[in-house]
Amino acid sequence: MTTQKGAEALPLNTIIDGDCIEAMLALPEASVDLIFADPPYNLQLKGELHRPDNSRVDAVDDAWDQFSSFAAYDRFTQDWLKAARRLLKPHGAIWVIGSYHNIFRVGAALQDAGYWILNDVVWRKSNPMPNFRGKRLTNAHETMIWASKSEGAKYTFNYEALKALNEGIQMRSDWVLPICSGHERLKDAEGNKAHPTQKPVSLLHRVLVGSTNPGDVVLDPFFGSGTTGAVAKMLGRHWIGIERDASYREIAERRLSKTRKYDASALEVTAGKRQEPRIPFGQLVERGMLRPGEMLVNTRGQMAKVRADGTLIGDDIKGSIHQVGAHLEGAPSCNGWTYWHFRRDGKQVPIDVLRQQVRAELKGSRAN
Amino acid sequence: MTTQKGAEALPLNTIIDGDCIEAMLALPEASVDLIFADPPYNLQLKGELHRPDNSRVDAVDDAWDQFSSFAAYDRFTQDWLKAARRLLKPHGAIWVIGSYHNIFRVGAALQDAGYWILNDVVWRKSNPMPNFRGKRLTNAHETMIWASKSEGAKYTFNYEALKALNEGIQMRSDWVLPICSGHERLKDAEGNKAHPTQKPVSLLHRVLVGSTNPGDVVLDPFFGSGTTGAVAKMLGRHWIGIERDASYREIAERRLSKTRKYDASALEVTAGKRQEPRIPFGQLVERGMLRPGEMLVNTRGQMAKVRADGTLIGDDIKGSIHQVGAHLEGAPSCNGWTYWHFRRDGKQVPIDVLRQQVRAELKGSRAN
DNA sequence: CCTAGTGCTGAATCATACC
DNA sequence: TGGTATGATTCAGCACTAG
Repeated sequence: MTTQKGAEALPLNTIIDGDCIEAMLALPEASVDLIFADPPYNLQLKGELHRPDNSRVDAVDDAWDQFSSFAAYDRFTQDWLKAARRLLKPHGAIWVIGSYHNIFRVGAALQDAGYWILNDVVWRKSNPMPNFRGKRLTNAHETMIWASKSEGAKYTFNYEALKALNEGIQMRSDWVLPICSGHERLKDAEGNKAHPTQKPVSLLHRVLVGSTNPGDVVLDPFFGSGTTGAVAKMLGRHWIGIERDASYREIAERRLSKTRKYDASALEVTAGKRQEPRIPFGQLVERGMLRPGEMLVNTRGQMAKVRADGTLIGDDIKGSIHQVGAHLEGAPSCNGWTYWHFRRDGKQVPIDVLRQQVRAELKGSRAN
Repeated sequence: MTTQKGAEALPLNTIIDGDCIEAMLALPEASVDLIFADPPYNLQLKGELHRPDNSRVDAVDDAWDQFSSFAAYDRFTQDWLKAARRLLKPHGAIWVIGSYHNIFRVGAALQDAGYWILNDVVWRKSNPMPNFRGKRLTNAHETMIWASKSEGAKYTFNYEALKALNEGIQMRSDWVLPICSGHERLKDAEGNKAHPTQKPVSLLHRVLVGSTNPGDVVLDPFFGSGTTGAVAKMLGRHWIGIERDASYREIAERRLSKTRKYDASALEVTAGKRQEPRIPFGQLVERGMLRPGEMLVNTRGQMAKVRADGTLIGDDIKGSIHQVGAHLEGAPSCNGWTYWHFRRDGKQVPIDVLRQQVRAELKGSRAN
């Protein structure tokens, strides 16, 4: 283990009370191996939102997420990124997580500050909140940026460890992980969530296994509920948190005091179940395996036409392959995959053959 | 079909030869429904960039040169985004695709130009190129940004069609689609790929089905191999391409001349209830489908009486079917059509059934 | 003990036609 | 133009209860 200049002043494995920029300026330069940052997203939410069942969505409307303008947010971002870069060892690296509200500004600021982007990594949420009003796509992912201190700088990357985490296949830039919920989600005395945006252990586990080594110093300038610290401690890394909110510090302190090194129990979440991926019929149309306008036929010779959105239209019914099949049979349900056939080389082939082709392709690129 | 100001000058379904910014400035403003853009992002590579004064950038690891490179790319991005925004109709929208090299700068520039981000969408490649040296994560995705012309502006979103494409489940912001390869990949005379970054048809299919309607005008200012035009033509949308490279124009021309539109009935897409004509509840009373004095009941057995003017009166409240329902539920809103039931043949039937009868009648009379 | 069913929740930029 | 009234809209996972 190397001795580093000023390292004796590093308050290892503690939570610093204060503003993240001031606190970082007070720490010795070039002393940290990895920074993981979950800054405010600047969501800019306006009114209230209700689910179709009329329950109210508990939005992130905390004061710490409010900025007067993009310019103000940019200034804040530039300032903390600069202070963070000063703290990094020459071979250190940074991860920043965000959503479309802020991540583009953060990414540009990272590049402008001299960091060198190594990957952008997409956290694909297996259970995101739907878009209740049907006005946009389900916002089902967040974006992380992984960057080294400067172009050409060395950085830690445990390729084999991540490959092993991924069942022997090279780890990709998209990670499918569930959001933090259930028992993992910290609650306050009243049973409400203790922090509005607690990150899952599984996410930090993958970050720290992939880009740090045991004994490294990991800093989180927006410590919040302390997931970064907890995972660092479990994995035998040193950690430093900065948090200005007393109630967040309190729950993080309690959490860290109960966390044990190599406590793998919280990781069971990561080992997600693996099942046959669901292939929507529409994907066959998008991929050109079936053309809009093409006719499908059942075993009795009845026909239906494929539409551009992956629905079928028959004589007096339109809907999914299953719905139209059920209607023609007068049955409550129908497996459209085996019911419908298309013509190829003069023969009738069930469309399920096409689904299997897609599955085979996906299997080749499995992972996650 | 509506006549639009300056539309006679729109060169529909052609490829414009020239620089994208100049070409866009020459087109009539507010004339385009959708822009799909796949801008170049190799400008920051060594030797291809010029400083503002047009002197060449060579030492890329020099901090100033790096900044200069980004600045030049930013200026280029701002310029074409501004020209593009001028072309958009007030309810138009834009899609931009990129990778971590450029997408953060593009996203920030979009926001700064006044566009309003609706979603960022991750194209998750099912068969990406692996990272051969094992130095980083497999770069397995690209990012698209979907934005309206300004905050609060309307935009086209075919929610039900995308939901149908995804077999009845709301479409998410992460799309798993294969890269363009095999027969779909255009080859030149020597059998080499004709364009380095040809986008797959499946990607554009989803974009155009989701955010345009038949007859819309779709512009691609970086036309390349012409995937945008080809899919637009297949889907019965008008298209305009801008491309300055003669060899790309040539392969795109050939491609478009061979592309055929799907038949019209296949282009019809699942529509939502919002498209249905509005039926005032009072009309059911006028038509004698419900009698004044008749009692409606909710699922909890609570009753309200129908009045001659189409309002309801309950124990302590009178008003519309929606208002009385919301009051009884203590909810911010209520859909009275599904909330209230009437008795027919001893069974409780939602009044929405009556509305559907009226709509069916209207549809029949309109056809005559 | 297991299974089925209910209820709750998650970083959300989540209306629009009509008068 | 703004104010008002209509009425459309959700997926996965976990905790808990009932049987």
